[in-house]
Amino acid sequence: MTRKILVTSALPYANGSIHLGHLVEYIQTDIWVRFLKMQGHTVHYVCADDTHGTPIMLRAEKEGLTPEALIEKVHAEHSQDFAEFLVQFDNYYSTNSEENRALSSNIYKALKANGKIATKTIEQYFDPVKQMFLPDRFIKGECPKCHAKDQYGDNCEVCGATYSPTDLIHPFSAVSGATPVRKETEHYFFKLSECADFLRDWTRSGTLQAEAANKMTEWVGEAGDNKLSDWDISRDAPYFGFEIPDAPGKYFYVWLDAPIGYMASFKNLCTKLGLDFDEYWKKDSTTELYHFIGKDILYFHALFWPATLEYSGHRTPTQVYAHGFLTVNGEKMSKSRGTFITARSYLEHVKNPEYLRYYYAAKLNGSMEDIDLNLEDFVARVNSDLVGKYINIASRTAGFIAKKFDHHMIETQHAVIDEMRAATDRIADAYAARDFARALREIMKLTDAANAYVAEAAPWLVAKEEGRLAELHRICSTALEMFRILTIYLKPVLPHIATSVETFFNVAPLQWVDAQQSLGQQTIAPYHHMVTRLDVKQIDAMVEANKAHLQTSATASPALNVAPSVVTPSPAATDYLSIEDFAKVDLRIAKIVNAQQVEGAEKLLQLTLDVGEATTRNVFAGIKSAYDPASLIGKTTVMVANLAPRKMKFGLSEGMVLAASDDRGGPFLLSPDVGALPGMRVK
RNA sequence: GGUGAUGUAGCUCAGCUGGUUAGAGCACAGGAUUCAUAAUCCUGGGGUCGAGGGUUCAAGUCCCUCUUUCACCA
Repeated sequence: MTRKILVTSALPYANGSIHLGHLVEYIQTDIWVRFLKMQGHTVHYVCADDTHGTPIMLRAEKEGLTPEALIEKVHAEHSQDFAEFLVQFDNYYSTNSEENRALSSNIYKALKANGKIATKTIEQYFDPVKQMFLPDRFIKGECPKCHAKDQYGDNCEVCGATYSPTDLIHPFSAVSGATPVRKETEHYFFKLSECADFLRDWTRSGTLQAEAANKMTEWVGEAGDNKLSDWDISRDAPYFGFEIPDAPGKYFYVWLDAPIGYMASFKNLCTKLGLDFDEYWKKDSTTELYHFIGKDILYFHALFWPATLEYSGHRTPTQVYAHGFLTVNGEKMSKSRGTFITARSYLEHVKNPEYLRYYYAAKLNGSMEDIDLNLEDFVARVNSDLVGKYINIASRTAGFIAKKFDHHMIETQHAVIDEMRAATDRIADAYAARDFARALREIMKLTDAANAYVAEAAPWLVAKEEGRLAELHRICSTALEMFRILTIYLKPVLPHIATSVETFFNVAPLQWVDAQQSLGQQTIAPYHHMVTRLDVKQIDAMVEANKAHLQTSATASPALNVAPSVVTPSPAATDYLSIEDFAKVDLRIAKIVNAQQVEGAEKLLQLTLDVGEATTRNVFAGIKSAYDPASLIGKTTVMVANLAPRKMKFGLSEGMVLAASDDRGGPFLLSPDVGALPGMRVK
């Protein structure tokens, strides 16, 4: 039976570039959608840029653009990134659209008619210079608990305490630096507290993964509990968003209209394709609706969103699928380590998006666990599985078919082929359950079987013996048939390679059922390499480039949430440094591979340092008075590796070595204990 | 701080409702092979399953305490 399915990925915020963390979700969803489409179902995959809110407004202002111009620019970038990663949306739209305005208004009106909207006067911090109310993230101050300075308005990054902005000591606006004043304002609320019974049922009815449902009980509580409070859905002007229909000067909070953006994007698609919007969104719809999200926004998709839909007369999601976060080399993505990798940067250095699609697929298992992109493992895995095993089957047999049999394949049969066909449901079930890791394990087991078959049949020996031409023909055709079936199973993950394979076999786009029919007699095209090996150097260059990018951009454009012109009181000597701030300093063991005098410099020596990178660093150090260059060569010391490079009269200095001194003497270079190797992080 | 997840060979991961000597891929070692972008095939070494307690005839798998990492707290 053909199912009618609507699938979404979370909307990326139009405030920054797509990075490898984002891509986990889009690649996961895209693979799932492509699989369902290959099975013949009617699937619509929609997404959009999330464009509203204070951060967008402020960033546009800073860049001297209108918010509309900013989001248009970002939309073009995002669309390009997704297209190149082969993420095939049926529609990629924007939340700043007329469809979304109309839908948001209508849903609000329906909620209001249903008695689910209330107003309440609240007191909030107001920036008297900027003349605007401040979101929590734009207020900074001293933590009321541990007294760490310069903490955000909602929680302390040093001690982990959570509080409200009004608890901060000496608060200041991160926008203007001014001291905010408390001011009363009327806000609109969605009466979520009245939705507890519905949500309790909904979150436990199999719409969420088990671990997500567990998490939800924390919020929803047991029957009789009164844990849910009403949800503040309005913001005061100035705000970039939709004005609330019957409330001039009040705007919908971005999280109200963002998920409605799923509907709006689909509505826009309906207009293009002539589809029936209501069939998918009406209350008793028999179509299916799936949302793929990151575990961080489960809250919005498992509480606010279903409640919004339910009480505005719409259907609720069939399932919400949450995935974990991406770590790189086992750690959080880090700009200083060069592992905060943008989609663009990956494409520039590694080029082939299917490597990443394959690696992510090999890690994704449908749970909320984080997945790790281990760069060394990435290279090994992709080269071994994709090139060494899978593509190799065609590469090692296609030549015989071309040369000896004029590109003609014959009908074949073999136990391994039967085994491959028999595996079809197991693999399909794994894909359907979003356990791509299991699907690929099954597929690679079959790929190993195919290579073992070729090794056993030894076509290169058969080719040398007379009178065994028919046997050679059979062996190579069999191997290619295996290759074709494996391609079908891999196609959701590797759509581009699959296209090349379709061209090679001269066949129409492969569908899932095609695995069951044999290709038979077929004239095939000459074989060309479809995937090349990935070189570690490409990865190293990518990581380096992301570090370099940080260094140049760090000074050029301070992060948005750091006040551009704030006068933060300079820390007194007794002030503490947070561990996060300390971690920003990339201290590393460096080996002095060369040291020499600098002509014309009174105090400097020129050092060539090995810090475990592909190339050495050049550093000018003011230690001439205390050290003879020759005595330094071979020593290890400690350097600041992420100091912005500085152009000096004698050349570029790419870091700083550490030395101690005061009026009693020095400088004395630091040296690590025996065993420390170049490149090790000092922390 | 509270809550939910998480910690299994050097690396990345499987291990269903507790049940024979804990598995795979990569990496490593030995052998075979040369059709294939040194790819492939066969064989092998390697783990007190985060720590400590407990339940059980039997625990990686259940319970408790501690701990690692991640996320959320409108």
